[in-house]
Amino acid sequence: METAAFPEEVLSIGPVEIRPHGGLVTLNQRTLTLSVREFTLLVEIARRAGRIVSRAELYTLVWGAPLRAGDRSVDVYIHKLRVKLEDGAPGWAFIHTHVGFGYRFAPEPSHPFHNTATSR
Amino acid sequence: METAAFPEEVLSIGPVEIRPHGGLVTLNQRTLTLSVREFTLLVEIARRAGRIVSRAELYTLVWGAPLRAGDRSVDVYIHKLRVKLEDGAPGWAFIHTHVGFGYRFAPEPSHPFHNTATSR
DNA sequence: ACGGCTTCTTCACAGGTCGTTCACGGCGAG
DNA sequence: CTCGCCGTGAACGACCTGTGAAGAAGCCGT
Repeated sequence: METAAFPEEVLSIGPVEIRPHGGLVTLNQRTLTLSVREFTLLVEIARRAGRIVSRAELYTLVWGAPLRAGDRSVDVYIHKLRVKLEDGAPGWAFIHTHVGFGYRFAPEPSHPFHNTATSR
Repeated sequence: METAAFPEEVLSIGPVEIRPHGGLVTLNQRTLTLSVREFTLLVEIARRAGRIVSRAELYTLVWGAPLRAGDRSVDVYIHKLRVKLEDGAPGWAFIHTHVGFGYRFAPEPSHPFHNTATSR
């Protein structure tokens, strides 16, 4: 339609599709609901898909301030994103941890050895 | 660019059918009675179906002026629309809230089973 | 002009969601 | 074993949205 006003940027990676300017994320065609923080974090790490991004960099990108020692916000939000993403696309791994370095966004089918029974 | 949208423009989404130039809305073949504001708001958000539209944008589109801080008019009318729409088509969800972003028009059957996205 | 009814705004309160911070527990390296 | 790093669930106050109601304003037929 007569939208025309924004550079319709679209990040399409694996089953994920992100519209940074539309606030929308779809997983397997299904739109998922993210909070503002979750969305911003996803956008930033997804824009750097394939590379390891440090917590400090992610924090600066999303929170707009330098990461303070002991702050675990990034970890908490990475976890929230993992839950929503993996919940919407079972069998896929999206965000990988690199101990001591940071996180890396790279949607990949997870290994088939995983027991389907999600007990806890 | 489809300049002149002739008077026969019809928005048909799910069980809803809207004639922006006819002032008519039908839900499951039955016609709905909406006030001018309700109708205009529905037309604007429906024209952007599937996308998240911010309150500011909706206000500008419908009220023709910039949204003032603290104004809840959009919320109130979204509520009125939801009541009428869901009342005329039980089991369907039409307007979805995206906290911090705005509203998204997308008629979907509200799954009674298999919980989903409603929560964070 | 006048009453009666509908529509539009604005409030106020209730209920939900979000962002931040703790706390506890598992893991792997040294 | 001890320590540092990360995963995860929960607590809480701040903020955001849902909703019923009160009043003012606008419309209409008479």
